[in-house]
Amino acid sequence: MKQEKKREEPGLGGASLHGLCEACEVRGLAVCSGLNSASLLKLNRVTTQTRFDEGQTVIFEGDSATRSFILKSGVMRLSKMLADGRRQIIGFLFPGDFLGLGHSETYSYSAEALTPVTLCRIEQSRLPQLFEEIPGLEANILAAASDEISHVRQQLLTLGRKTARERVATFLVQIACQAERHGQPRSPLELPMSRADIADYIGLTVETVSRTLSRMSKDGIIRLDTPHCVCILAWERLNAIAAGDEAQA
Amino acid sequence: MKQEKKREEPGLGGASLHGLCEACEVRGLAVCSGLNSASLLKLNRVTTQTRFDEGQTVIFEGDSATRSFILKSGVMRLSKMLADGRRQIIGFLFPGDFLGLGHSETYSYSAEALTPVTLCRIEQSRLPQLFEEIPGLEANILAAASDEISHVRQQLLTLGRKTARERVATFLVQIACQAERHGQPRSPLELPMSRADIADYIGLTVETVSRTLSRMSKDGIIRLDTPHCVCILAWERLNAIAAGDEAQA
DNA sequence: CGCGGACTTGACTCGTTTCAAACTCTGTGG
DNA sequence: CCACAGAGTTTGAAACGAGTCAAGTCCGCG
Repeated sequence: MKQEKKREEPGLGGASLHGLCEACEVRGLAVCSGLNSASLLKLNRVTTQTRFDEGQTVIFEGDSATRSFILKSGVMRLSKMLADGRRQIIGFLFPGDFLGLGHSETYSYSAEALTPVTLCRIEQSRLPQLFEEIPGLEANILAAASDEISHVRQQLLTLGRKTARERVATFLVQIACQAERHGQPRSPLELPMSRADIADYIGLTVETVSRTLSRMSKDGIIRLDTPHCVCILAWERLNAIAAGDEAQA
Repeated sequence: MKQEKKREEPGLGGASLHGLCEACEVRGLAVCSGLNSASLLKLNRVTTQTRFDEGQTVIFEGDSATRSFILKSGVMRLSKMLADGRRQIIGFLFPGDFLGLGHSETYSYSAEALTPVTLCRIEQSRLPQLFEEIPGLEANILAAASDEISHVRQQLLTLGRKTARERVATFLVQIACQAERHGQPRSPLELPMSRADIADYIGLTVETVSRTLSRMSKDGIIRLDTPHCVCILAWERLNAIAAGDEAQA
């Protein structure tokens, strides 16, 4: 139903130009952080660097699950679909994030590139042996899994119990914190995803997201410079709304 | 805000009556499955058997996180609260389930006993060493974490994109499958939780849950023998509704 | 027997969705 | 250089599904 071409550039395969783990741009952020040089060399031998264009699908929901990835650059979205086309985005991936948790035989979600992305690929079948050879790797992945669990549970609270205004505020706070973690300012905030993606992430419609952002803008909480660039004018207030703590006027 | 007494019966502590891992009733189900005798003995030394009455809180959201548990018998609910009292139940725990994923410094949710429960307790601080000493334990916990991630993501789809009818159907299917996994029939289905718990789990109100169950009963999909005992009369149809595949009449 | 809590049912309200149209970019081709 | 097309976004009006408020029922239990 989506475009199927899954081009991988062979020129970037193996231990080429940026394929060296030692020199990896997300070393401090990803599940390979904290590993020693010997471990990184071992890892280097079993990983492949790949690249996808904006809009391409890296993982198809329902395909048999054979690979995991680490996102090195760009932004991705993970989503699940119902038969009639209703879509739920279960998360966005940013550089350093691990893509490969929460599935067994088949992938239980799709993963698409929101921007051009570079990925570090590893065959799942190699993981058990790597866990033995590389001390700390399994623990890092477990830690990543634990983080993911608490994040998704937080999202359950958002989807199950928050109003549209609270959901949008929660989303903005999340993206802002994400930017901050990556050393960027949280105020002129870049939103790499469309309104439709935002809507499908927080369980609303495009129209409601748009209306809610407009109203927040009128309220002086944010300023919409362009549809994809938001200035947060009242951080504390935004947080209060996200937490459900606003004495709504 | 809830009752605070956290009674633990000293009579069940340590390696007493049912404290032996070898003889544990959930050995095949829990994260300790597949471990050898030597490992079980090691585990035995660092675990404590505890018991809580119905309604008691085992873990308080916000408390500093020092312990993990394995649920040996009974049913629990995990929940998160907003400041104004809105509640989201993020999951129910059944025998064999691991309680201790998805938190770091502090517990990010509360855990309460829905029925009298028995638990196997372990200090989190011991886990790193245990992972070294007991081969397979960390992998089992990672597998449990992975299962939890995919379950919670499934729940995101339910909360974000399904109608009330679909949510209730999804819930019933989940509980039925849960019963099946524990060797019970899935049709005369025991619901150990209240309507309020169901509502807070699937993001609805008590009234909507009640109305929806009534309507399903009228439609001949289920029969409500008592409020807590449901017969599933049309399993395929229930599944179709849960999947969003019903050409609703 | 009567109280209280859990559940069910009904009538009405309201927030979000739906449907529809207008606006705003950005890229393209005349 | 500007008109145009198309996708994404915003805005408006109306419809609807779930929430709210309020009764009423069904139990179990003191």
